[in-house]
Amino acid sequence: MSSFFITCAIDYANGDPHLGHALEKIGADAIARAHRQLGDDVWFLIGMDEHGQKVAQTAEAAGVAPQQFVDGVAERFTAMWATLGISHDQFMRTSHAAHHAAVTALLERIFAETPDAFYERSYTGEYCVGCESFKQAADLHEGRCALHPTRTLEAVTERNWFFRLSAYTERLKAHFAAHPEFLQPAHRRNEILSLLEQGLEDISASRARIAWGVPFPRPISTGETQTTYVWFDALPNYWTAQFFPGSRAPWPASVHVVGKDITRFHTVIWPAMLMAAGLPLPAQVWAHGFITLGGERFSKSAGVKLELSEAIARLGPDAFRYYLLRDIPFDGDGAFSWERFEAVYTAELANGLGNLASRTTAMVEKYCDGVVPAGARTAEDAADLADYAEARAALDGSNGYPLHEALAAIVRTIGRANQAIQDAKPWVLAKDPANRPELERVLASLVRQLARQAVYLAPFMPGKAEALWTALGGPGTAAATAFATADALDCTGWRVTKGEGLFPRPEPTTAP
RNA sequence: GGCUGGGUAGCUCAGCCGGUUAGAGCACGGCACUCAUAAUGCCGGGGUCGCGGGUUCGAGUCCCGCCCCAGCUACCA
Repeated sequence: MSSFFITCAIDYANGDPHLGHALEKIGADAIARAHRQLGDDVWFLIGMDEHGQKVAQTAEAAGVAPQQFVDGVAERFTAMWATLGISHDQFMRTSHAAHHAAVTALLERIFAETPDAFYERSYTGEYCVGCESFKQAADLHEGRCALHPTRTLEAVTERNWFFRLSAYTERLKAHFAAHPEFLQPAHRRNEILSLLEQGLEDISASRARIAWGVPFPRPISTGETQTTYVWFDALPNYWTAQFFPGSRAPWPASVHVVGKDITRFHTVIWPAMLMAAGLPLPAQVWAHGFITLGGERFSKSAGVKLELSEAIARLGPDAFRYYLLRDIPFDGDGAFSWERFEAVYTAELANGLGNLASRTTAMVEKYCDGVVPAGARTAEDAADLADYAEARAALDGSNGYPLHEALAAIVRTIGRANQAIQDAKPWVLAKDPANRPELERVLASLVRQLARQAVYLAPFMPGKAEALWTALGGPGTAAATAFATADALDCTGWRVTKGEGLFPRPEPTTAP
């Protein structure tokens, strides 16, 4: 049993969870669950980034202390993840004392391992008093802050700790060359490679004006103690997580699941920090895409609104998970629409899998008193196994994590089963006792197909997969059944129950 | 502006190193069936493969030019 440590990017505690946050968690959860069924010893880490100027300002605006504010945000995030069935083993928060101590330890470790990694430098930037932060040229409109156009920007100089990122350009290039799997999908790797070609600039590691954060362990030459800047506070969470009480997070991580917008931080800055600290690098970074809504991108600055709880309530959390992972390519962008959601649900879940389960269990009850007969393996079994091999290849990390391809392969097995019924016509076979062996062979094959679907869909729809497994009378749980076990499954003697439909057809309500 | 990747049926996309009548799913139309959630299966209509040149016996598939779209072009977590 090999160890598999998967992480999500920690979410910034500046607002409530939205569709963009959910996509990443759902995708990573499917990967984590799949690896449990592949036989790995999985540790799944998610959490929150709770420090920084924006959080402090938002808390102040709300009239509460920063800690109190982030406590509330964290509660809403964890409640959402519970609703969606996210199976994380650890929820880390950067405001936790264990994180503070570990960040401090990491910085000291860098000072010890690479004495010249940090140095002091004066930084002069355009400072907006309204925002209480420095502005980059790109943030300016006609020389003024876009958010506070009535105020003039001040040229402010401060001394900070800087990290010698530029010194790692060659080592990073070498790492990318030696480990082509380090960053996937491939088009993201190309972007980073071109960035490395341009050469890297040093980055600041501490800030004077930010109070809400981890104190940088060494004062600057004036004696002033500054606050650790975001790179050195947030990115290390993957490593500091192991020092939380009860954690078994094994460093290095197997894969960091992150959004394409922060690929650079995870494949350049973070690895350079680890190199400076003399620590091993994560094996892989997977950059997923974004969901758009009405043509607009979901992000923290969301002008786009979609009530997550409403979307989940519409057809249930399992259907929501399925729709997102099936219809949004996990290596690129995709659009959310209520029409597509209902179309995919109706076609593939209600009419496809749900009806397949319904007609199969009905026939086993009607023709075999509900007990699955014995039956030799069929051409459908063989064809399914080829599809499941493809599904596994999309889940085991060997080609990144194109989850939509895994689901596409599973969907093919549903179509195959429905076609097999049509071809074999069990209701005709049942009329003549002479056809009994053939009837049993067909029904046994169908139950095997459904059982495998339950097992392979468990990472994507944990609730519905279990309901299907139960309806088939499978032993234990679908989630506890390894993929390899499913491939060789024999369902003889299982007792099926038809029960209610797995995926009831949606009410013909009008979508908003 | 530069770099990268794209523009193929109403929609989402496959089409590898050029080669018979350009494919899939969804949607749409017709037929069949009744085990099933008015579900399923079969058949069918539908595309000047972004535009214009070129190479070739032959080009969505290679070359050149142009138009359009997306991503990246680092201190926002």
